[in-house]
Amino acid sequence: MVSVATTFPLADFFDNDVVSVGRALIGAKLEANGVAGIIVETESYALDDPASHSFVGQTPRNAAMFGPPGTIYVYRSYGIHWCFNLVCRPGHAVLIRALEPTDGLETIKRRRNTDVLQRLCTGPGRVGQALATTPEHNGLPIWSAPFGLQPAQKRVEIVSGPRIGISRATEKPWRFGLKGSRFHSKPFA
DNA sequence: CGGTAGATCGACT
DNA sequence: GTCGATCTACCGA
Repeated sequence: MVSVATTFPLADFFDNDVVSVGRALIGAKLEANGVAGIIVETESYALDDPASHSFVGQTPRNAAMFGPPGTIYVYRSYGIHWCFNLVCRPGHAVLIRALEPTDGLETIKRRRNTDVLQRLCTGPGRVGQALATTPEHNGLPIWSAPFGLQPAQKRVEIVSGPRIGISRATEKPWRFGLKGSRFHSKPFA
């Protein structure tokens, strides 16, 4: 018989280096608060990475980033947006930058206050608004309600480039995208 | 189209 | 006080 006694398969998925997980998340289906979409753009942030919130050590704001693999880390960006991350090994996390929306389109349109498909989930702030993720989700595991994640079943083609909007460690090509997707926040060069 | 000001919060100088 | 892992509205060409 096939044993399925392992506790949380997704914990193993996230217990890897943050660049591998950033790539592996491309093509995965992310569910949250009644809506869902295919992850088409991510960025990896490591512990010894000057561009990462965790670089300066643990603070009240980034505490969730030091949780176990599969932890959700939500942070306030520019005083306005709630950006959504998934923790790999403690201190390492992947920012979800863009989705191709698949489920709950009407809900997403209402939350985003627009009908324009290409503006629903293309950018980290927009993803947070579309998924209705807030700090109250900080520290929750991705495998329990109201969240869910189904890793890509097939191998997908991935493009990469420099991360967006940072001023340090700009040389690392740790932004990843689903090749050919029309739902990137910015084109890959 | 492209450029930019404004919104607004936590961490750090 | 300054600066972001950002987005939108509004301006001018």
